[in-house]
Amino acid sequence: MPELPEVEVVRRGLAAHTTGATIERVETFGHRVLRRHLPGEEDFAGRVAGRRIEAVCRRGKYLWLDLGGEAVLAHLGMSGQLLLARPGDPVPKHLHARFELIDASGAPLLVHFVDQRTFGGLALAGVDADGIPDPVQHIARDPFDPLFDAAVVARRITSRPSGIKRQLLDQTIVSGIGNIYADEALWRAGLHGERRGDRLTKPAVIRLLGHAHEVMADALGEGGTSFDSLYVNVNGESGYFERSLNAYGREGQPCRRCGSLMRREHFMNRSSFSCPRCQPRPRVADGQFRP
DNA sequence: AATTAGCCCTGATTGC
DNA sequence: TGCAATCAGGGCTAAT
Repeated sequence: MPELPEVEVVRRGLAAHTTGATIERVETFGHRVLRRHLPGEEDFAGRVAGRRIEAVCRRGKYLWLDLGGEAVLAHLGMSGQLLLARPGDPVPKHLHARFELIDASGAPLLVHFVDQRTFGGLALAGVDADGIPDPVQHIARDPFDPLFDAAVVARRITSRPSGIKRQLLDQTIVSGIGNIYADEALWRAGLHGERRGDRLTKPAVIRLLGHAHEVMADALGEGGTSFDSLYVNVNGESGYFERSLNAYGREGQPCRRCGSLMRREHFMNRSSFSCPRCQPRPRVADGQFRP
């Protein structure tokens, strides 16, 4: 996280302010931010300077500035932010990169990449004929993609014995879903995350994917989820979807559907929140038994 | 081939 | 009060 809705909030903000802008100069701070740009910071700065931002794009949780033939690729990791600023504004804490732009109206504009935990990063990458950057090739289409095909994804999910939450979080199966929205989609669908994919029907998985799409669309409508004030739009503002969460973080609170007390389980080194009544555990857990 | 452990990192929170 | 342990966890890599 930030997951798809939070990244889309950022994409929209960047698109509104930087489409058609020219990158005059870029400065990076520290070695972490460009660790995936193997040629290094001088190469990055040299190749980005003077380029025009044609569009701002996203797939799953990846975001990129389309420079025409190449892209400045960004991943926010757990705590990354892209913030707009004006020259003279105070320097934010945990600043890892600063893009100096001249926007489409000719005004100077700064884009700051801020990241407390430094799991995020930037890179300059080539793109394919569809404009998808090379490092994003292995990322599956997300539910917001016009070419996302729920039937195809459901066929794949129902062909595997892996647990359904594991598969929802697998960005090579469907992208954009992280721990929060996986739990929310499973709650809406009334499924426990350890239900095996191959023991669910295809229509049930298609419904689950529909719930995932719907809950992320709802969150986007609220400006995203602001769980720990690290998820903000390009103006540093938080969204309001946290109020609407039905599962994530609600351990011990009554299920909003049946009133049972929500439980918390540890799974894949992270917390899973679910309703013990609406989302009963499978009798045989994922992977424990194979006929 | 699929799955899992380990790693990266800082700040808020909890425990002694 | 102070210090240490714990937790948050996406995505990649190495190991199984």
